[in-house]
Order: sequence, then structure tokens, then C-alpha cells
Amino acid sequence: MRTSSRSAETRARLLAAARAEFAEVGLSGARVDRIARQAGVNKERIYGHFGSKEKLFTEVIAQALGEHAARVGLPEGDLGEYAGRIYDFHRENPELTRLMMWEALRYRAHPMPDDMVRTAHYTVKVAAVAEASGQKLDQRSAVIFLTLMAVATWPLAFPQMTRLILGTAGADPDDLRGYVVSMANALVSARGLDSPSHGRKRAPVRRPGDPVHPQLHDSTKGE
Amino acid sequence: MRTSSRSAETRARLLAAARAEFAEVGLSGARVDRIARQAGVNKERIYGHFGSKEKLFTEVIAQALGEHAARVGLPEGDLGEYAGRIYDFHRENPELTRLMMWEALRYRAHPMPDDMVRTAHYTVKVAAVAEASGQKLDQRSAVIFLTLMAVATWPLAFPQMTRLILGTAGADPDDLRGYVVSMANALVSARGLDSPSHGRKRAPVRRPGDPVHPQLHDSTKGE
DNA sequence: TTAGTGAGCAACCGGTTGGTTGGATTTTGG
DNA sequence: CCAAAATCCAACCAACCGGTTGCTCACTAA
Repeated sequence: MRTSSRSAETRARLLAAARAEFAEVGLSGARVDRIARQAGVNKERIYGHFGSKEKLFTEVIAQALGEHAARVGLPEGDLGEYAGRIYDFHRENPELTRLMMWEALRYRAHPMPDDMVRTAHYTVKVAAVAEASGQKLDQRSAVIFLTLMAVATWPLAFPQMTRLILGTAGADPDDLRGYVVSMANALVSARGLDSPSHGRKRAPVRRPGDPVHPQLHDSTKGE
Repeated sequence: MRTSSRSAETRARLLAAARAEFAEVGLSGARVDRIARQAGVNKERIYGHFGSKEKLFTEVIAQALGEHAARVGLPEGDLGEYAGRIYDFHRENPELTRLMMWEALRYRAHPMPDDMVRTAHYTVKVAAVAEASGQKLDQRSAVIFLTLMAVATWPLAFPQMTRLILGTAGADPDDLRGYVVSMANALVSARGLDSPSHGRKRAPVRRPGDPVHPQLHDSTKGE
């Protein structure tokens, strides 16, 4: 085996092991020794390839979200079924859900390294939602998409809450999927029911090409 | 000051400092020294009062959820406005949202210490939802309540996703509240639209002998 | 006053952690 | 085939972490 491909494989093995470890216990809970051992590599390689545990973490998240973006399709036709597909994907890839949570906890709303590509990704999806639900492309389409995500992923992100609310008997994943689809359909079928700016202020309209400023965040802070 | 009340105040100061620390960096990220210093007491007091870092963690969560239960009322009348109240509370107490996430990541669906009291708590709320939405008390009421929670808390739990989907301009919290209320109303107004098992069940993806190891738990687990 | 009680604390401890280093081994260019 | 470059690794380390201990001090009851 050539050095370069051997090196690439080492890197890939480290990334895979790190993804499992980070998904399981998060950044501060992860142990570099464990990652290296799981990958069957010396832990020094982590620093040779990635520089630090934290940089490895961001690399893992970027990779996982990239795969996610590539594998879930666009919303088309029945939006309830689309929510079901999101549910399915997160159910089959619980690591992604957990990585999203670790990411949210660590970086909050701060811009991420690959902010622009992800923004573009969701812009496309929101447009598809607008078309599928037969309304014009505006803020409300984005909100519907956001809510579909919420309905589909919340029970998987907060399994303890789901169990407490539904009870152990009602927590059957397949039944839950049916409920998710049902709730999502209810959302879409009732669109246009009342105005979005129901509350206090008037809603601004987001321009699709909205510039996002990639402002660096403090790297010295521990988790 | 009397010894007992002084002790109680020390305990309260530790709980407050621990809540901030745990909400910020989670259980494994938290530093006992930091909590003690923030509380202005010696770190030995943590072990005198709570026994261990993990027990302090569960105590913090129990307290925070207790406050939450006390301050958000029962769902009554307009369920959309109820979702708005949930949103308001989590917006004003972001620590609770984060604690729930840390808890979900650490304990997954496993039973928690105060499982019963929390279950009872949600049973009451689900019953109130059933009454407020004018339908009989069944699994569907629980699902509606669950979905209300999802719609109200997801944007706050995943601010980075919300920002990416809505854009920086659309992420205004007040507008977001309006959307949450609107979406929740859409949900409820479309109740009874279709049966829960709307689509055919999807093929169950069973993971036989799930090899995911729950390792991480400390050896000192017994109570 | 004094004995008893419990909160408080500085100092300490053993194990662990992220990160480093010097050199052995393998691959590549020529 | 050779030398340079790339890759790998066992051993090491300083800092850090959760948890403990032995003692002091303030307060209370008798």
C-alpha cells in the first residue's frame, strides 16, 4: 500500500472513530487515547493529522453534516412524508442527531466554518418546501421547513421527554413515525390559517442571498 | 447567622453556581473547583452537601425542572398561546433548555431518579391538552402536547439550525414567537384530520444485538 | 463557661489527560 | 540502489481533576 493512501486511510479511520466517540460523549468527554485505540492507530497521529482534539471535533461535524446533506433528498410532494423521511434518517443515524446537539451546545448560534454552504443547502430546501406546499417563497416557507425539522427530530433528540410524555408503551418508533407524519400533515394542511406576525412585531422578509458573517469564535475556551 | 441557615445558603449558592456551570459546559466539562469558586465556598462543601459531581448534576436538573413546572401553567384555552408561553419561558431561561439537552445526551431514554414525579407531571398536562383541544384523552393528546413542546423549544435548542434556515434577519426572537404560536395553532386546528397510522408502517430497521456500548458510566454508580 | 456539633477550609493525593519527542520504519523520487 | 521525505509509535510529561483528610472556628444548649 502506498504511503499516501495508507495515510489517507489512517485519517479516515481516525475520523470514523472520532465520530463515534464524539457522538457518544461529546468534546470534553471524549478521550483521545480511546479514539486512537478504536482506530487502531497511535494517538500521536491525531495531532499529526488534525492538530488538536478540538480541530478533530470540527472536522468530524463538518464531515457528518456533509454526508447528511448529500443523503436526504429534497422535500417534494407530500410534506408529511418528507418529515417522515427526516425522522427515518435521524433514527437510522443517531450519531448525527447527537452531533448536532453537541454542536448546538458548544457553538450556540455562532457561525460555523462551513456556514455558507450550509445556508445555501437550506435555501434550496426552503424553496422546495414553498413549491411543494403551493405557496410563494417567503419567510413562512422557511418557518414551515423549520417546524417540519422540529417535529421530526425533537422526539429523537429528547428521548427522555418523549418517554415521559408518551409513556413506555407509546414510544414505539414505528408508531412515532406515524405520529410525526400526521402532525406534519396537520401543519401543512392548515397553512395560511393566520398571519405570522401574530405577535408583537412585523416579520422581516429574508433575502435569499443573505450574507452571513463568519466571525471567528474564541478557541481558547474549554467546553 | 445561624448555622443551619448558613448551611442552607451555602447549599443554595452551590446549586446556583452549579446550574450555570452545568448549563454552560455540561457534566464532563464542568469543573468542581470552578463551581466552588463561583459560589464563594470551598469545594469540599460540594461533597459534604451532594456527595459527587454527578449527584450535584441530577440535583441541579431536578431543581430547574421543578421551577419550570411551577412557573409555566397548565395548557388551557388557546393552545397556540400555550406554546408561546413555553417558548417565552425557555427564551428567558436558556439554562433550562441546555440542561435538558445535556440530560438527553447523557441519559438518553434511560429512567431518571425522579422519573415518577415527572411522569405524573406530564400526565396532568396531557389531560389538560385533551380538554383544551376538546377531544378525548388518548395517545393523540399526548402526541399533540409533545409536538407543542417540539415546536416551541426546537428553535431555541438548535439556534444554529434556526439561523441557517431563517437567515440572520429572520431570527428575531419576537417574530419567532409569533411563528411558533402560528404553527402550534395550525397543529391544533387541524386535529382529527387523519389517523395516526396514516401511512403504512415503514419497514422496521432492527439493529440486532445493538453493539453500542453504554460504557462511559462511572464505576461508582450505586446510590 | 464549656462541651458538643457541624460548617468550613487549606493542603494533599492518586490517577488521568491532552499533548510532545526522538527515533525507527516505510515509501518515493531519481 | 540510495537518500530524502513521509509516516508511525512507545515512552514520557506537566498540568489537571475529582475526591479526601485533619484540623479550626462559630454557634448552641445546658
